[in-house]
Amino acid sequence: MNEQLPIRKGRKFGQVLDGARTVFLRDGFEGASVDDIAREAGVSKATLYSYFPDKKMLFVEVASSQCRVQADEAVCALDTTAPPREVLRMVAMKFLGFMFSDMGQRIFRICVAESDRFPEIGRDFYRFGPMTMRTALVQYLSQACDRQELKIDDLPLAADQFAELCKADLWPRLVFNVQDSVTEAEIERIVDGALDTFMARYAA
Amino acid sequence: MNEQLPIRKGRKFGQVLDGARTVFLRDGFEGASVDDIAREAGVSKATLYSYFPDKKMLFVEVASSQCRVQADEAVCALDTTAPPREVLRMVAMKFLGFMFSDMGQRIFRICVAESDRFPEIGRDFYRFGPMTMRTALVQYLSQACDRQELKIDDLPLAADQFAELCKADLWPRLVFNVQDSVTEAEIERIVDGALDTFMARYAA
DNA sequence: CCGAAACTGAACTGAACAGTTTATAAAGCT
DNA sequence: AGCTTTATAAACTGTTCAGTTCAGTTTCGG
Repeated sequence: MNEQLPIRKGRKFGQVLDGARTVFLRDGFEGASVDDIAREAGVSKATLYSYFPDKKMLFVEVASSQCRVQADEAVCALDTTAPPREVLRMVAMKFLGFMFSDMGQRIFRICVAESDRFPEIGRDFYRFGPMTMRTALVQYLSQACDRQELKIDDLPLAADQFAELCKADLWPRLVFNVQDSVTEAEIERIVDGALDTFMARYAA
Repeated sequence: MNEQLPIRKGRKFGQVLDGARTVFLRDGFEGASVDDIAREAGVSKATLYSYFPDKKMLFVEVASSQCRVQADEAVCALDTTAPPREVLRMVAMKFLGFMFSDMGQRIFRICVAESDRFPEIGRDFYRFGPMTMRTALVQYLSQACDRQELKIDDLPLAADQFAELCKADLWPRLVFNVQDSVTEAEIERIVDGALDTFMARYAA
């Protein structure tokens, strides 16, 4: 009724997903063995394969469910009536909080690596992650324009630009292991810079 | 005298590197089999292993040499006397030209994926790639400020922001295989948007 | 408490693949 | 020619791991 491909049959479905998430995020896609996942999930391998046709689909499910959780959480707690600068600051913080987290990093890494061989992994990640946020942001920006708080001609472009501005400097350094964690001060500098630049262009 | 770890012995060294580059860029690190590389290089597996201790070292050699090539090419003559908008447009085009190319994509993918297991790969890529461009851009922006063409307080931040702005929308879509090529019109839209936003904040 | 559906564990299959070895041959130098 | 370095092909080792099978056990609704 709700899920199609991984036809859910039984009561240990959640355990499998949890175990898979743990192991995938710890070891990556290639690095994770199905035996490990089954052990971690406290489930037999046969059970696991009764839920998912193969390892790849299991990963897709883990990654996209994780993205849904994160995206929902980010979208929910938004006071859209506050001044744009405050709303956008909150969005930025939520967004970066996930992107810069260990889990965010790992999911990103795996999706980038595998989306060559398995395009649906990348696409699902994009739709459930960045795309969700983008849509929400476009919606907010549109409202803010209606309220004359902002002045934007190309809404999707503005949303994309804001997201990109938030990643400046820190994101490449994390992704390429030049740096393995970020301080609050570093985030502060980037987000302030992003807001300044964004508002310079789009303030009403 | 020049290379230490892979003590070069014989005449087929170049062939091995070429073959390895081809196969690694085509199949990724895990995806590439040493047998394939040997076949592609027109060399026996034993010969390959006489040059390189193992697969990982072979890859490191390929990746870093490739980055050097790109870095040299990227350090191109810029007409820094033109108006900022024009200079930046040229920078953006060069930059995106590589980022959006098939090779740029593939190198990025592999570096992201493997920089977890082999941190030196990611770091080398960063230093030879993004870092080189950043340094050059900071230098130009500094000159433009001296000439009163721009007004920037945090030069590195401005450079990072510009690079990020250029990637808006298109980059995520390519990386996650939502889209497999970009049109000139799409690039035009993004670059114009990046320039508008950048200049809105930093024009003198 | 019965019977069907879900689950288990352990063994098995089959394939991929890094790295080694060996016996042989071709270059390259003097 | 004769000696050395370099290269070759092919078979081999050992391991890892996805996915299957199956005989038996647990769970749970009715």
